[in-house]
Amino acid sequence: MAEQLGELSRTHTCGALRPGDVGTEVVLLGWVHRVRDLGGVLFVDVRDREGVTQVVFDAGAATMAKAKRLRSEFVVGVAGAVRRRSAETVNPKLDTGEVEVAVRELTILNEAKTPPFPIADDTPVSEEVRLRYRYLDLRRGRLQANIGLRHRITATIRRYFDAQGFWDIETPILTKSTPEGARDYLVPSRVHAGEFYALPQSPQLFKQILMLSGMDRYVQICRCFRDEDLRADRQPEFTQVDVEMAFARPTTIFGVIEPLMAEVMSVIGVTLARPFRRMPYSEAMAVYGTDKPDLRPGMPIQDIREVFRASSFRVFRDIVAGGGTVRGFVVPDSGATSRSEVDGLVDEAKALGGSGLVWARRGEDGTITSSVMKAVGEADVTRMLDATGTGQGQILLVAAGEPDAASKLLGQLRLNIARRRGMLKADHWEFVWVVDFPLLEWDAEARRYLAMHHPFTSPVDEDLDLLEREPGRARAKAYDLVLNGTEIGGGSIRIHDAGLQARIFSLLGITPEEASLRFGFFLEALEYGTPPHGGIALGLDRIIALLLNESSIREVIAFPKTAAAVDLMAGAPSAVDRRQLKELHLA
RNA sequence: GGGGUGGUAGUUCAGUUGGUUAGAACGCCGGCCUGUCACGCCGGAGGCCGCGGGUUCGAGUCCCGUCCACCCCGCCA
Repeated sequence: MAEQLGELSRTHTCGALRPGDVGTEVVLLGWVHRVRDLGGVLFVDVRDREGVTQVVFDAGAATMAKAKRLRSEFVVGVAGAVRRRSAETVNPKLDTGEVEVAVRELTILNEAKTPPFPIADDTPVSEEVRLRYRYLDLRRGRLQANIGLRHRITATIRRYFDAQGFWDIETPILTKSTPEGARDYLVPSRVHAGEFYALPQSPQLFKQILMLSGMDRYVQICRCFRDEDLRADRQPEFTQVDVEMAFARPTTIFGVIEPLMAEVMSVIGVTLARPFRRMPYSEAMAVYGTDKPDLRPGMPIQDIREVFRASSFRVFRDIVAGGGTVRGFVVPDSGATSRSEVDGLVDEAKALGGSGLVWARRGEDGTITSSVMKAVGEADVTRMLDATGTGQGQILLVAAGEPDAASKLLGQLRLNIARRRGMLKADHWEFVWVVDFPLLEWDAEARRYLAMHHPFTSPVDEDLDLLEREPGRARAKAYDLVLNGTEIGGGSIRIHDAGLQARIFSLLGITPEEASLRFGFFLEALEYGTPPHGGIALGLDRIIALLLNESSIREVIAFPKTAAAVDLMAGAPSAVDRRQLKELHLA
């Protein structure tokens, strides 16, 4: 039977008591973590958010009979005196392990069904069960710690932006669908038959409008919604730290975000070196085979076309002559790599869709071997090893063909090798700004250009005259922030000039009529004195997952959804009443 | 949309070439126990083998379909 709280007031949390409190009368409120019933004497670990404290029911205690009823996860209040534990019974694993509470009065505030999985230890439980009983999973140490850190990070972020003069401004959740980019979540209007609101993919247009409204510096920790297929690092709703600044150029944004990240990292006791490295998109693609390079393992991809320009190896010579590439990277300390492991890499390359992987190695004794020794000849194999600085005991992995495809393949292999060899150290933090993204990308299927970032992204000044001549070569004032191979943010300087915006729309094949239909309110607003402005959005869930070394953002979201976008606890989505559908003009 | 891994007790798992009564650990319930802290000891209960078909004398095991969870590709301006 549950008892009332009455006048019972907590004096300390379950993580607070120390030897200095010995002798004081305290009241603890919390959950029964574990019971150890020794017959005569009975120990209970009482748990709350802050920790665990052992309370004791001594032999002959008036409350003993009641204490015998206690089971895991009962909610209790205990009143009693703090006493020091004898030297042999101190528990060094608990912060409160030097003391215990001798219970004088026990209140059972609530009973509890036996939980489907243990709360008191962090033994693994299937994610399906954890998500079904998320409220219990949230009681366990892992999520308590994760959600706690998340709070400290968001508190740090808010404090930082306030100190920098940013205003936190809310933007609409019910907004207008703009069918560029990701699929929208739609909300039917009851008042307007057949019309819909969309949930924001991001507050992009609103934050830009706030700049022309003179708000100068905007920040919002806001939920965004995208109806796309999910991944370990993608949920249908996720949280962005959304930032926009008037009169900004890229370095203005970097100058705000780098100290922010330093503050964030300091929460977990890490000091960051600044400024962060900056790398053009073209370099990231060429040297790491990705637009989000993980700089921890080294092993840059090198261009070795020169070796084959006049080689007798026709396959590579023809590829180079035809505008293709030959690239490779050196795996250090691979002397121990067995022949079967090397063959495994060749298979792996095939599985990744590569046309082929060539290897060459210099043995510990200097002996040179290669998968193409016969075809290429020892002289060119040696030149290849020399050109890439492949030392004794090292192996060079080479791919040839179309430049992007070859680099992407090598980039994937590089990461797989790094992962297997433990070269991705969880306590190394490699930040890099990837800059100078292409403004546009060619959509071969639709036979037209698409905005790589979004259609409001400003081109780089020097490339303005490329827009009509060679649009594919124009670079954007866009940047991504990458941490350890994860994109944790992206942004751009925006177009603030209606004329330039019109040119971009025309490049994207958007007619003035279409543009006005989709973003008319925004384009009209631009005409009333828009300052140059730009911003960034940081992926808060991803940042926190990285800090905690969690491989899925579900571990840092209190109530996440499954890969099929289902909330297993609440049971969403669900069918609705026919009457509701009728009101919404959907039935 | 495509590919992969898994689904057996409340939980985490084992389960032989298809063969008799489907096991273990933890948890749970009962008993004993005065210094435990993953307390210990003794005893007990607990199963739609994800679901639906099929093959077979016989299916947890083989085949087909389907659902769920996770990972990856496509997708995510």
